[in-house]
Amino acid sequence: MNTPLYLQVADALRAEINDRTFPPGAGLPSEREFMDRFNASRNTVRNGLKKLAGEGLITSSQGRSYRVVERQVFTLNTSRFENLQFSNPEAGDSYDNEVLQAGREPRQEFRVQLVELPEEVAERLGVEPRSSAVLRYCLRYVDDTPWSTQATYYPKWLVDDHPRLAEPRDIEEGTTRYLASRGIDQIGTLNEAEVRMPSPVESRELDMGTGVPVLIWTRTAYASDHPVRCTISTFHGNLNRLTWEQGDLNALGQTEEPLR
Amino acid sequence: MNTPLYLQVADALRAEINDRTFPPGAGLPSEREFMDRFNASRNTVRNGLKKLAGEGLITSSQGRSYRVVERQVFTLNTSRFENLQFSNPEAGDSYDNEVLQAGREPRQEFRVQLVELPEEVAERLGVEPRSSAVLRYCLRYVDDTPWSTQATYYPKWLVDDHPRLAEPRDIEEGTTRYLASRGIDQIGTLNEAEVRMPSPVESRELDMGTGVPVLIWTRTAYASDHPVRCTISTFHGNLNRLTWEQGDLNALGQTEEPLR
DNA sequence: AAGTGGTCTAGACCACGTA
DNA sequence: ACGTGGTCTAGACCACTTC
Repeated sequence: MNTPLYLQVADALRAEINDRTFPPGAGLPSEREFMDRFNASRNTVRNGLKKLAGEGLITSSQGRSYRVVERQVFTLNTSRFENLQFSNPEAGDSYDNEVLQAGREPRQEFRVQLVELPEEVAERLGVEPRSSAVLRYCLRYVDDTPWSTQATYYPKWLVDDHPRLAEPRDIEEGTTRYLASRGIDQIGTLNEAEVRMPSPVESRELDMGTGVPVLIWTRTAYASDHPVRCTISTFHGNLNRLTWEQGDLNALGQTEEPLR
Repeated sequence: MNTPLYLQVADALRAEINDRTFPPGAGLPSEREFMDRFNASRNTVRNGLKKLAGEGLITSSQGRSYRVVERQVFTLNTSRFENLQFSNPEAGDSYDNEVLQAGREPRQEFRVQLVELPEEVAERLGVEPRSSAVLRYCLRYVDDTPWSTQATYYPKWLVDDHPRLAEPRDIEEGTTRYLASRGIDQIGTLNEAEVRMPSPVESRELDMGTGVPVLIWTRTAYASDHPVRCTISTFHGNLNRLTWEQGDLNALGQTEEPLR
């Protein structure tokens, strides 16, 4: 059986993107030009282009021509990230530090909310589903591009004992150090990574085109034997990568640059 | 401005999927029925359905009705995974062990190839781009569903010294233990996680529908101060999750089940 | 003003799955 | 045989961007 016309369009164009006939960032011919080239109707051409958009290779927007997607990946070292949050003697946000170190400009929009715990979070925190909690949420930018979100949930029992967690502004020394100063030492975290397509809300918030997945990083932090917080970061999949070390790599220098 | 008709279709149906009017695995009404319900042409209805498919919420195939996607997540503990590979005294593949422990049936298709190193891999192994290497590749199934692929690259200098790496069959004690027995001790790994949409090849190999991303796990293993292998696992994004621990969680029991 | 992609229609025929 | 989704056409009008 012949391959459908719209797939021929997609395959041809995909090949041209891969061999850099159309390099990342480049504009593509218009739909009308593709109609001529492939002797196809406009909808058929659009169908092929939509296929490539679904693969995350091209984007489109009204009034402008299709463009080849550029991936520009920021690498976040999760081991260092958590360490900084606690052991770095100077104050300062660990996210800001990571971004500044990469020579980029960080910005954050921050808010605090009282919420009902989502089921997955309640499970990780070992409390009743739908019980209440404090959510400390921020939307993070790099060079004015929305980059990721971070949502940290603190269970009610913890907030009752340590009320500054509910304050609707930054805690200057950091929440982890604040809790440590009050006898709650976070001894380690359980980390999870998963992927999916963004919901429309996430898609709007992170300004994601079609065909761009999100990377979800979930950290459950423990104090002695019980969880004290659950942090869920949602990353624009074209812009982020997570790293961590296992075993004893201390002997090695920092061999990789943080931003590629 | 009014929201376009096809988005009204998508939004209405998305809401009905979220509130479990159509639970995971359920079949949906046909396109013709949606045409009546929304007073829309077939292409408009299809446009809305394609939107939801792009979000990974529904799938379609010729001859059958649209169905709501089921996510069934297998959790792979990367810390335990690497440890087993080395320290477990009984022989046996660490992947098989993980799957069997979850009460599922593993299967693998395996092959060995001589290849030119892809640029990203050469960089991680600290060798010249396009230099040659041995690739040990496998496609992994769980209960006969293609689940993930694993590609391990060994640089030529290492293979020359330890020729069994190039044998086109399983090394029974495991490659890591084979190398250890010859004085190459892997002291730790640098782990990376990223996400993207699958290429058509990956999509076919892992039997992925539209709107399903892949999770890429890259491990670079070091012996004393230099890398000796680079392993790239590609996971069906709807079926897999990675976990790892940071800090000292040894005191805690295994609180989470490996399969959800 | 001209060109681009976005939305929408009405109809046709095909390929696949199920009964 | 029938119902399903898959492919394709021809044409219309709109909204946005660029000049």
